Amino acid sequence: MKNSQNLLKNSPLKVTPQRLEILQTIQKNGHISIDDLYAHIKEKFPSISLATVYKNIHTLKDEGILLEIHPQDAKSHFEIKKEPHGHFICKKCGKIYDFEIKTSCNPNLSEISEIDESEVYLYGVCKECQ
Amino acid sequence: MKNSQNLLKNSPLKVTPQRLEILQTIQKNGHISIDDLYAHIKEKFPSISLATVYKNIHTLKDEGILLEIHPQDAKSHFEIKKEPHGHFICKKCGKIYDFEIKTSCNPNLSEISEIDESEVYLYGVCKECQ
DNA sequence: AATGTCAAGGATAAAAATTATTATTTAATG
DNA sequence: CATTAAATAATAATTTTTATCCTTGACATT
Repeated sequence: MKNSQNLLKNSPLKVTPQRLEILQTIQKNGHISIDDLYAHIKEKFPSISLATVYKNIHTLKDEGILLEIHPQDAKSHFEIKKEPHGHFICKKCGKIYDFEIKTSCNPNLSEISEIDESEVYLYGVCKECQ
Repeated sequence: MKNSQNLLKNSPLKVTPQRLEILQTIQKNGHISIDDLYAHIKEKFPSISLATVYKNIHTLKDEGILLEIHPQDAKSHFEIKKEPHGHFICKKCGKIYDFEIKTSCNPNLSEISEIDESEVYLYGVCKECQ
């Protein structure tokens, strides 16, 4: 688990307390929505602006530090970018779980085009909610 | 390819000209955003309200007639629900292509939970744009 | 065909979400 | 520490989506 400071140091972005807190909050939660992120950050930086959160999220996304997740029936969530993986989303509690994708058996997709990125979402009810 | 009228007749929803036009437009385009849909519909029904389009899209989605697609960096698109399949999204022209998912080789995912639904997105540059 | 009922449409307002603007502050650099 | 570019906060503006209210239309039954 890379620490937040290095993520920023290895980018052209400046290291600011707000950014560190944003990254640490995301890292701690795994995946988080803008709203929840804002609520958390506000505890430490009561004066932070929602616009700052939005701007930073997008800046960090553009830098390839963050990744956006689009669950059905929920707002976008964000996570620290790491190895490619899938997301399982619980329809009851909304929790998002990562899972490994075994690429050992590739369906023949390359005929369509070169693939740069991929997203895989699975939906169901997680063990805790069953 | 089911016709739009039957899709509605097999649901508790009433068959209205606006709904037929919405479904036919989606069917003709394969995948479409709310904006584009609204623009198309307006040609035939100049008086239609954007709110009506929103309302119908969500009603049809709730009935399981439509499916929402969430491309990275683009607004939601909608399609007629059919057999499960993946989506390839061209990063240049934004066009969305369907592709078949071969389920013959299943990675061991069931340990997480029962899977109800899934979404698979691939991103790259399509042949036309290369 | 006429009628009654309930859902759907249109217009608009309201709410929610996102982005833009500007002045001020702060991080990084020499 | 002084300079410069970038980030923040505050606010306004814009965009997107949903809710409300009233009218109209679909459709089953007569």
